[in-house]
Amino acid sequence: MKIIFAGTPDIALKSFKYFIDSPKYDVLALITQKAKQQNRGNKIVERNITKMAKENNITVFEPDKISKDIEIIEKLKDLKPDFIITFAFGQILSQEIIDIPKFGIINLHASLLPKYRGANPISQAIMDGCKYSGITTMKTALELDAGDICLQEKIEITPNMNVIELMEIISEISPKLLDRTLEGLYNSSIEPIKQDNTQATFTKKIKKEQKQIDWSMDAYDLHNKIRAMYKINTNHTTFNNKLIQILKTEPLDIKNGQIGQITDINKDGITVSCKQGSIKITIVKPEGKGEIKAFDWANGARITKGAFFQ
RNA sequence: CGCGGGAUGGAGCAGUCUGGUAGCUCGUCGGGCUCAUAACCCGAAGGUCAUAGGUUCAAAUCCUAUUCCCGCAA
Repeated sequence: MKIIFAGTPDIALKSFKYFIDSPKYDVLALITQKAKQQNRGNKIVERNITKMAKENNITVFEPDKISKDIEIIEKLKDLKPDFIITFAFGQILSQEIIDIPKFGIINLHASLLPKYRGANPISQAIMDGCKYSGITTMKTALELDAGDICLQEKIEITPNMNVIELMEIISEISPKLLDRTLEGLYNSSIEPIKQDNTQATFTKKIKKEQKQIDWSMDAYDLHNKIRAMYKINTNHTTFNNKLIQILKTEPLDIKNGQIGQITDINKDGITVSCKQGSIKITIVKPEGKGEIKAFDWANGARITKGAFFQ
């Protein structure tokens, strides 16, 4: 099968590799977002997926807007792919592109559609405290994440799982589901099923203001928020006018102080009261420092019981 | 050359401005107290102060260069 792979962040890396390594598939090209991501010192960092493509001598297309890039569209047509796979690609496709591959465009979306359509289904599911999420393969249609469903796989979200851990599971199980989907469509053993649009829900992008921790939330909601934004949009609070990122927490039912007050410090972490219940902070990252245990930070920063986070 | 913070025993930090004996909270090890302990008491080990030069009678501290780590902004 001749395929073109479209994906950008590392979550798609294992799937891309799977198709490169599998003798069943011939990967004709990679489409990805331009490496405009810049770091400290304004250095341009090449994406891992671009690197992998180059190492395997696979053509890389980096359109600004693929639907408006006539040149690339023509090249894609010339390649005559059987499938185009999109996985966290990040651009919207036009009907002209959808019509290119013989068997259509297959998208992998990280939720159990029709729930959580949109930009960040993974974080949103955790933030909402869902016990389950999953991945869905579908035939791409014009409307966002509304295509006919091919296959789904459920994933359990454990109470302390963070977004990075969930992403790892997704990246781990995705290649197989994509493989089964293409195989099934190729030999007509899969009949895609229409989505029930009345059940659809949509995710919202995370805004910068949400990074500030609001201690007047309930402990479980706050805990969900922190693990949903872990390392992607890490939450922070301030202590002595210094930013402190909160990386790992545990929710507790008991509450012994006022909102934002530190009620206990021990080896396991720092306990802070919320609106209802409290949060035990276990891993933090102070401004300009690396990740450290909350207890170690408390040692060096001379934090005492009764102090407040802002 | 986008802005900024940092590197000091095993961990987290202070000390740097104003050069003059290596300090704090923990951890580790040994001993004591205790029915017992993660608690308490006593004691010990452990650091070329990121690297390389320079200034000085004397550098963690001042000057110059380099490396590594991190936050913000995009």
